[in-house]
Amino acid sequence: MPRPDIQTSRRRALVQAAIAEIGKRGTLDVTVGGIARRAGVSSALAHHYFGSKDHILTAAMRHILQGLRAEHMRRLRGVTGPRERLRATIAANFGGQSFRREVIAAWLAFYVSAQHDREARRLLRVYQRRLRSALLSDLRPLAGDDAPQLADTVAALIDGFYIREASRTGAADPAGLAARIDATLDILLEARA
Amino acid sequence: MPRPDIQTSRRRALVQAAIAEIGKRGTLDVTVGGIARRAGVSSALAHHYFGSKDHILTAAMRHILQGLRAEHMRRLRGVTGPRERLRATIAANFGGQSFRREVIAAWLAFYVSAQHDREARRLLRVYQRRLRSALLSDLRPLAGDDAPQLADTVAALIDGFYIREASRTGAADPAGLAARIDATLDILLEARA
DNA sequence: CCACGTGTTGACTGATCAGTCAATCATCGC
DNA sequence: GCGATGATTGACTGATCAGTCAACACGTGG
Repeated sequence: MPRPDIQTSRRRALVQAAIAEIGKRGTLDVTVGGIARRAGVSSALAHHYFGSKDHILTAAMRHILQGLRAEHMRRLRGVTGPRERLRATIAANFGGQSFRREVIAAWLAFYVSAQHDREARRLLRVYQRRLRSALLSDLRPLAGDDAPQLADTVAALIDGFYIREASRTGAADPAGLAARIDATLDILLEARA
Repeated sequence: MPRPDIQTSRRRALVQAAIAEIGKRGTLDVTVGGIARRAGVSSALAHHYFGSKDHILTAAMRHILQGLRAEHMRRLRGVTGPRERLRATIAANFGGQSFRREVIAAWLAFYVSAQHDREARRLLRVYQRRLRSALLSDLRPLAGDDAPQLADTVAALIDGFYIREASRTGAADPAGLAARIDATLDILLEARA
């Protein structure tokens, strides 16, 4: 009989350890041994649960993506107007867990691995499609035919600010970045009128 | 007596091979052997000229940075007004060699390695500082006190569009992206007036 | 208390790779 | 020609690592 509690807790611990390890090394070039050690188990167990190193890493990316999605939903709750929803969408990318050092490092590393890893590529596409469609559906009532272009621009601003942040030192100011994008969007929307 | 012609041609070939190899694999996770083979020499020779793998890779990044700088200078030649200079600065990041597949892959990979490699970090800073100061000096006459914020926004747009392009499939349209940023900047500048 | 399935591990293997070294090859000044 | 100096390599080493395997631990149902 499987023991789902142990199984899921081990998997969770390994995924967390993988993200932490990626953050510490700043690369996807981590070892199964390192991840397992950090999770307090043997490397053989990591293989037992995930089968391969790639599976651990894509599970980690999936976990980050889920966190981002959850953050987005949380911020959308109770928000109605399109402009306010856009604010929430933008803020979601700079809030919650998304701005933890190791998450940024992992995110960046996944962008790289999407170049050659099929599954990483697929997951990255999911994120991009999700972001674009969220932006688009709230921009359409505000900007009509310009919505697609505006959505691309806002998405680029989000990714651009986010990734530039990855190479900074010192304290980050996620809320400030979100506010900056927001203000820019205000100007772009107003100029259309 | 050293034979500078051979020395430089070998070094150049190895750096080109390194960029090509990074592009093919989509990672900084390339082997000295692979680079050397692509350059038509033994891996021992690569070590002879560069001392270590890291030295080859940072040389590759330096080469890309030099190419970007050269492209920038070329596009600035004969251009005088600040608005036109801004257009040239933006276009430089999307023109020349910068948009070749392997250069994009290498650029992305360097962003990652800047997380843990001191020299990569330094080089990335050089690029960022250069871009920011170029934008700033031409934005100041147009936007006064808002110039710093605008410079950050434009820089984020450049990096954002560039990096999003890295995960695309199909044909790229670098000129179109530059034009998009340009149009956005027009709106932002006008709104200030 | 036994049998069975799951959890868990240490030890091992096969492969890969960065970097070294001693030895040849080529070229140039003399 | 000849020695010196750089160019170049094949073979080697030491280390690292993903993944395997056989065995042991342990709780549960019978």
